[in-house]
Amino acid sequence: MIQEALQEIKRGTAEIIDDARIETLLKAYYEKGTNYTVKAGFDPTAPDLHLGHTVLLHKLATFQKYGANVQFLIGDFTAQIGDPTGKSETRKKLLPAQIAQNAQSYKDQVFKILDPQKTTVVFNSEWINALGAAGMLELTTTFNVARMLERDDFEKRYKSNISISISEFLYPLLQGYDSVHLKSDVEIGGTDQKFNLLMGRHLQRAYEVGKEQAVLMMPILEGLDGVQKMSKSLGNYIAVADEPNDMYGKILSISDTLMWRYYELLSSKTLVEISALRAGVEEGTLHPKKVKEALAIEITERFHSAEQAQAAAAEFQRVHAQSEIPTEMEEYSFEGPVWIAKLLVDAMLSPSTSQARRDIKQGSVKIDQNKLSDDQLQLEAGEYVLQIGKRKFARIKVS
RNA sequence: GGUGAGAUACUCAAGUGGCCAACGAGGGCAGACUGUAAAUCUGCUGAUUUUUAUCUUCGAAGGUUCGAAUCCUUCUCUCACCA
Repeated sequence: MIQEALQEIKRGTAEIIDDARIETLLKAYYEKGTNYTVKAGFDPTAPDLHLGHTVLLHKLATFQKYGANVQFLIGDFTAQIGDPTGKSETRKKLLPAQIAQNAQSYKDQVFKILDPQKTTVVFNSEWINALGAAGMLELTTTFNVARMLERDDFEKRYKSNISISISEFLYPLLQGYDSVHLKSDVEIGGTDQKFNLLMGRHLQRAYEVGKEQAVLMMPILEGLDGVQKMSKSLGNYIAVADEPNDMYGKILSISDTLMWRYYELLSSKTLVEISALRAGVEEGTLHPKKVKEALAIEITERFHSAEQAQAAAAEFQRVHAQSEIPTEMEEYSFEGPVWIAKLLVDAMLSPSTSQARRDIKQGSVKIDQNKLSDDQLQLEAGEYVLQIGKRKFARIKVS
């Protein structure tokens, strides 16, 4: 039992520090029913989550399954500093109203994965503000500059003479202090958070909390292309808020290799179930597409509902396997007669008339399922379904 | 502060007076084949109903020239070496 829990917890992780401690916590849970706490920090900005973010949430949910209470920390104080990780721009201070709104938006999205009964949402401004100047000073005495500079990006910036603000030194300290205040047993984060996560251990020792948190780091999830990390700016993401049809379709379009990765990091299936699927595919008794469909349904269901997921699957089947037109699509009305290329642009199917004409010449534009070859076509009054490629549709009314 | 090299489309990268909307590669889009997978093959990839044309684009602004990504001047930025 403990072994199984441990395996699920270790699943997909990039690195674990002090896994003996995690084992101890699990043992205590199974033998005495003692709960423990797992902390994870989130930025109060950008509550626009995609599946990459949910990898962490998922791990939290796994912990909940095995006896953990989750401390869902919203870093409203630390956000004012701006984590020096990566791009270092001083952040705008968020208004309390905005933070509250973002926090709410987090809750809406996050509880699709986390168990609200076992989750406490906390804001770190609460105890950091209470720390006061004296407390802050005390905090800074626990660490020294030389060790702070060991942090990768500090070191790089220091060596290449890029400025490091003193306030940035406070970021890891404060994040670590959060663990002191919350007396966390485990903290999880991305691999890029290693230094900050370890700071929690250091400070818990310095403040004599009586324990040192175990640290668990999750890898960065690859985006739809399977190579680069999932991110909004790269456009290779699946948003938590995506429509069921989009979500389903996007998952089905990932490669077979990437599918296993998504299974590992995103699915609620157990490792045993997953290796059974994998074996089935390798032996040829199971079609990889079936396996991918199951994943698409599972994920779509999680963020929407079972009915919506089934509907998305049925719709997908209709549109792509039987090449029928989708049941729902954008509708536009125009005064006719209209030149087809212009229409494609106005219906948001094409970025420019030049592109539209190229697409027509290549035979990727269809009107009412019929391939169009004449790029000079003028559409007379009537209703049409326009299509570019396999994915872009629009219903057009010309009057 | 000094010297040298450089800045070209989404990215890398060729091009050193007209044949340049600009080689090539990657990426992206589309077509064939498929399972909206992978691999492979093919086409496209600044804009515009003047489409064997026109307009805008090669860090910025001026200039030379019939003609400039390419030559000249100034400026901005990046890198390398020296101090």
